[in-house]
Amino acid sequence: MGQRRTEVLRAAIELLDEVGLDGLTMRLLASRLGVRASALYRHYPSKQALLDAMVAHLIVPPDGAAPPVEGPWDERLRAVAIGAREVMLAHRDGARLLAGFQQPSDEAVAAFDGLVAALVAAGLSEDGATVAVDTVLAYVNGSTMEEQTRKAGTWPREKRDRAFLAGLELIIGGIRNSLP
Amino acid sequence: MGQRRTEVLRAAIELLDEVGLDGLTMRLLASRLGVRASALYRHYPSKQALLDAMVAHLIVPPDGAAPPVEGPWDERLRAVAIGAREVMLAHRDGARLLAGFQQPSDEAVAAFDGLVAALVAAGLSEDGATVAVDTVLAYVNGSTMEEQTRKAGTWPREKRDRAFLAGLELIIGGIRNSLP
DNA sequence: TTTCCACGTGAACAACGTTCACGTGTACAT
DNA sequence: ATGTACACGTGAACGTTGTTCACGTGGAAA
Repeated sequence: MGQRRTEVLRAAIELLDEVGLDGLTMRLLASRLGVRASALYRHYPSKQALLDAMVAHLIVPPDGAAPPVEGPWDERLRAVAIGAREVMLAHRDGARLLAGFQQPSDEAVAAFDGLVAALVAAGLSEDGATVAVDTVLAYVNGSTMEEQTRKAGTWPREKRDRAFLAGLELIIGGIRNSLP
Repeated sequence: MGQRRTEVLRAAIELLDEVGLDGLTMRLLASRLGVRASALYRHYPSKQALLDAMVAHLIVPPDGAAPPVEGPWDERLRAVAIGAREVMLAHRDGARLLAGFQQPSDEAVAAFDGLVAALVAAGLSEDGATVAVDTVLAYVNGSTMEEQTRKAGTWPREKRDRAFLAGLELIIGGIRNSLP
């Protein structure tokens, strides 16, 4: 049961890359599937539910390469930041879609807590560690959102990568600075 | 001429605070002014143009207290970051509205260049200074967006202020770290 | 008095998300 | 074989959105 449900999801993500988040309309998606818009509501109760499902599906690691749960705190932090950015950049309007909101997934919460624990183990207070991880994630979100919205077409990918990584190292250096 | 134009703008910002960005509809705005929706198009060619005008209007410093163009680089950076956050928090959905996009205003460009110059004067390379300012601004955007979207209702303002400032100091410390 | 012009009306258009009553075909149990 | 679910889809409609367009109206300037 619900074979078609995943097919709808696949088509929705495919269409997102073609027409962007604003162009992603229920009628257009339906026509891609050779179907009327009302048929989609058999599989998802609303467009928002479909968008949520897309978000949940994009979150899963594309290469099966999950960020390491062991290792030095800075490497783990870097890996999560880079991974989060890559998830957003993997699809058109990915940052906007992800920022669309929702309660964080269980895996995301686990990753967050893991990072905080790593920083606590490195000598930070619980509050300090939370602030540090929050800061990195806010940077990733803000930076990637801006990148995808404004300079996606003009700047080459390599240049954007360098700028992102440089900013990330700046923050990681600041965190290292605040260790005992 | 165009007396009514600014009145429309004022009403739009007022209505934004009442109903939020999603509730801000041309028909509702018109009804607040005792007018039909089509009349609004005498003053703004489109809703997006009206939103752009709102953004431009919110950018102007509310207290006339412009950020200092002199002083130590870290104080200037702090002042701009705090000021930008306050502009966003001053109105409902302010972060989303500001992030809505547009080309940056002349004053914003000037403030940006001024900060970069201050960091160059402190010993950073042109690229390094640009990265540093970009990083701070990305953090401000990401942090404030998240703050206003998710935890605006639950966390008290004072707590959110502390968290924001702690993250900001982390980044400023990282920048200081990268100085010769 | 005539002529602008700022301002507003009312009806319509296309597109959107969504609902609802109604049809199919396939598969499975009796 | 017959009947009964059930997954899936149709087609028409509803209410809302941004936007357009031909048409009014009142006051100030020439």
